[in-house]
Amino acid sequence: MDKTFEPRDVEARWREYWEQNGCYTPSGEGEPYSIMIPPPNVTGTLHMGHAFQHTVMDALTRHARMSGKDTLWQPGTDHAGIATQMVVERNLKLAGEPARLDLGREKFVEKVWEWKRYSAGTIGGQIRRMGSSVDWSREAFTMDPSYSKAVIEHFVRLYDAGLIYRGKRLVNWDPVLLTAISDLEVVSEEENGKLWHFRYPLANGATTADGKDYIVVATTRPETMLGDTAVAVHPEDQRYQHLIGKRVTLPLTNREIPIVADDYVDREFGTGCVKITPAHDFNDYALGQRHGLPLINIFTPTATINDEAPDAYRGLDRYVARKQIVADLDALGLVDKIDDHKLKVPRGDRSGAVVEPYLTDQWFVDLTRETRHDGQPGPGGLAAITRPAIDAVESGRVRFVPDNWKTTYFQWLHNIQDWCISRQLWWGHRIPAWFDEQGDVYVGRSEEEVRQKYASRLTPHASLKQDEDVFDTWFSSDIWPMATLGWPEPTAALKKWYPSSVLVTGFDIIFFWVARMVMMGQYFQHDVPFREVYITGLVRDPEGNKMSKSKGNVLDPLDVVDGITLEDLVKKRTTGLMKPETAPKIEAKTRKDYPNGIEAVGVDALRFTFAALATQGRDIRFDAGRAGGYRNFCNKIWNAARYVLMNCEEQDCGVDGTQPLELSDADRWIVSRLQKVEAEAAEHFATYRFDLLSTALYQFIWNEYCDWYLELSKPALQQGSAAQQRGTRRTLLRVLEAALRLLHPLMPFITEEVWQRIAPLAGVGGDSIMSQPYPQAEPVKIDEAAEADIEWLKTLILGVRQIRGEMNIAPGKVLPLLVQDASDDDRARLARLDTAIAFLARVETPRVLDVGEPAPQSATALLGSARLLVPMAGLIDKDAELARLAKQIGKLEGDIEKTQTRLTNPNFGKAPEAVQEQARQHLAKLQADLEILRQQSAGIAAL
RNA sequence: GGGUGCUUAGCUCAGCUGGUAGAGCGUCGCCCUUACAAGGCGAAUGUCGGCGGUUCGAACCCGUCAGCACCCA
Repeated sequence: MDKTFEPRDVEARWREYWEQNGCYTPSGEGEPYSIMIPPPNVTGTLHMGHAFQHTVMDALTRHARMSGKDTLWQPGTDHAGIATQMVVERNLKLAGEPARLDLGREKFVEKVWEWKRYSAGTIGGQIRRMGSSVDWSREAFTMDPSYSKAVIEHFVRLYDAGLIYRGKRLVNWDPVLLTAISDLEVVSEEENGKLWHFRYPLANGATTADGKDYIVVATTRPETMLGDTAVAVHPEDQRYQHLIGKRVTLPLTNREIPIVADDYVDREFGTGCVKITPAHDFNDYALGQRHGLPLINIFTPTATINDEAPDAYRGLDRYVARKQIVADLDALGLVDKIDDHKLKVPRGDRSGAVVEPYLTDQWFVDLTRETRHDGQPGPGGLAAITRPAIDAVESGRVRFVPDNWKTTYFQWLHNIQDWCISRQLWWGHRIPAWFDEQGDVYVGRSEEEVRQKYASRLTPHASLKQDEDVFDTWFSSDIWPMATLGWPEPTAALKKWYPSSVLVTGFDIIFFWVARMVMMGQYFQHDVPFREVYITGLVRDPEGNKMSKSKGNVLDPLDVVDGITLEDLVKKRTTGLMKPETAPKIEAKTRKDYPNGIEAVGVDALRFTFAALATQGRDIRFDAGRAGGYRNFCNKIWNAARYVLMNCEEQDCGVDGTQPLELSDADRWIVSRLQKVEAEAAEHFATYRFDLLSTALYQFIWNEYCDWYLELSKPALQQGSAAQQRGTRRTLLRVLEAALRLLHPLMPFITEEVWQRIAPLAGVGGDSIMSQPYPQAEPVKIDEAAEADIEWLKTLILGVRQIRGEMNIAPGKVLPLLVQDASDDDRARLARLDTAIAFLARVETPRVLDVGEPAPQSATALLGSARLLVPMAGLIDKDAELARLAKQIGKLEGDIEKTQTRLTNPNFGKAPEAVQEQARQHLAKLQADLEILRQQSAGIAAL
């Protein structure tokens, strides 16, 4: 074996072996366990967040597989309508090719398919490199023929059940992408704007209370005034009560519109008079419905002014029109004042364009009605879809981990709106709805089916035209756990792996996806889509910012695996930017965050880092230094294995059980410790605490197995009897072999590589560590006596080391050691562990002082009630030892004071007796220790 | 406006049902000791955001204030 662990070729070898030998496919035996991958978008490459979640899923998958379950982790990708369409459009532009509209639908969609093949290939490659043990034979894509069929099917069934309707409603309209988007795809942020106050003249000679012939309305969007159909005031507002029912003349259009009363109006805001534009504002729309106001749409789809408006404004962009309108009103003397104002501006999350509330025909899933929207008998969406989704979590059939996230889930579902599922895009599942020449709509799985189904209403040769629109991607992916298993067919796979065991995803898509899968699973399968939802944090950059391409702070997980120079990283982050002018800023930040680039750590170390960072918080700052630390951990494991192999290969390791074999205290200690770690690991898997799992394993392997057990094995192997050597070799091998299996779900590659060499020596057969059982604690192997012995031994050795370290005595120098006030136990242990003591403490055989025997002046360390003495003659500087003792005395004095305050508190008597007793004993021990150290100090000072 | 989190060692974070604070990285000494210098051995470091309360006892429970973050409207 090489002296250092070189991950690259090890990884390549095993991932090929595993995949080709079917290690990733379900065994067909045992209790089913399944995870459906949250399908990454085919827009590009996987980022750190994916790598993180895939690490978690793979750990769960490998653990389940090793635990004997019939385990399926199913991969796949999502077509991601808008996002992918945008990427392809941008690529066409960069390549100087014809734009989407010039290509036409069919050719453009072909281009998207080309891109999809490329992107899915990249993603698949990344998943493979990370060692993710997905069953590639079941790979799915949301636009696969069978999946598409399922999407259509679920739409038609919902429609036939009266749970989907088509309607003219205000939707969030993206005037750049020219499509409706859902509420969730709109991001509102506070921006600086203005609040314009306009005078609307009162009609028919009415006047305000203070005699003015106009009222003042305030607006943040002057251009919408062209579509105003009312002015609203609060019904109890004294200032305007007499004007309710009167009319104003809308300037520039000269329409007369009513003044209505509605308690939606905030009397404190602006003047208390609100202009109402029902066709261009959600609140105004609702108000308009209440008051039966007409809707006047004044925009074209690209948000220019349409022909409903006066000639002067037609064809103007909304912001040009705004300027013009303000200028014109000003010329008429109708601008009262203009204030600076902060307002929430809604923008499309993909395009960044200001979204326009816009009146269009769209398809909606009913999620809010008790009964069917069409008046037919049967439940509406609230009863049929929303409530069962709430119940699934309330009843505990779906469990969130951490539990708190259910609050977020409930909050959304309790305030839910109907879901607009149509998108004016070309990339996606085309809506299976056909229009006849009268504009009547017919829904079915195909045109033929529609003609059959609606034969009574359609003449045989009526011309039918399919809806041009496609579904919202989330409406396609809400059946992911079912459709990828074959739904609507009752396949064996569906029967076996639905519901899936757990969904691993980020909190950012609880609404988008998690809730909607629960809805559809409940509705169609009458069962939840997954039993647990493990919500991960979001991976952020070192400053805590969300990683995004536009911020230029993304990391490719493979760049952490393989390493990357600073210059390459800068180049990668600053090329192909949407806004090239941000490059200098991105470059500066990159140089600050990664001044030396990123050193290669390998897949195992990166995975282990993710596991260690998987705390219950919602932000995960990626720390490259930590990954480096875990690369060192890999190397530690590697070298421990080298040591074990060097000492066990071609040796009698006692595995066949034919030769006599003796287990030392150290052997029984490490075996005992192993049981406890195994129990911990089981607990941490059950509770999804990968952070605790990783630290437990790290501590055991490094701080117990390597730091102590391997060191203790050295004297045993050098000086022990044949039976003792066999016992030690067998323990070295068995514990390492078990530790590798414990670690395998987190670090698949190095554990496989090492296991292949260790397992045969440990007497374990099998082709791959992947198919070995996950270690389980055996309580009978817990040996508290051995643990106590080794704890005692560690105290002794640490005592000597501390003296050595602080007195600057060379590590190699063999010291004399005296033990004073040794108990019988101490004497027994000194005798039993003598070789270990001599070897690890580098001391001569310790001599126990008889009672009353005078001791030479020595440096002292405490060992229980006994004390260790290292004679100072010729070794130790008097002042140095005094200083050392003074430090320890100071510490003890502090502790004693604290404990005494506690004990002397008159109310401490109320504490449980055990606690009181513990405190008293603690104090007694501290005082005894202090006394010893004081005497010691005085003795030395007197020299 | 409603909701959810966070504030612990220089940095990133653990701390399970309340019993005198831990890890990794970093820092400071000493060591190339035959598994490992990507290492070993030793050391230093915190009024656990502020205040108040409950309790024999609070990083942990309650209240309040401050700062930060996110989600929904």
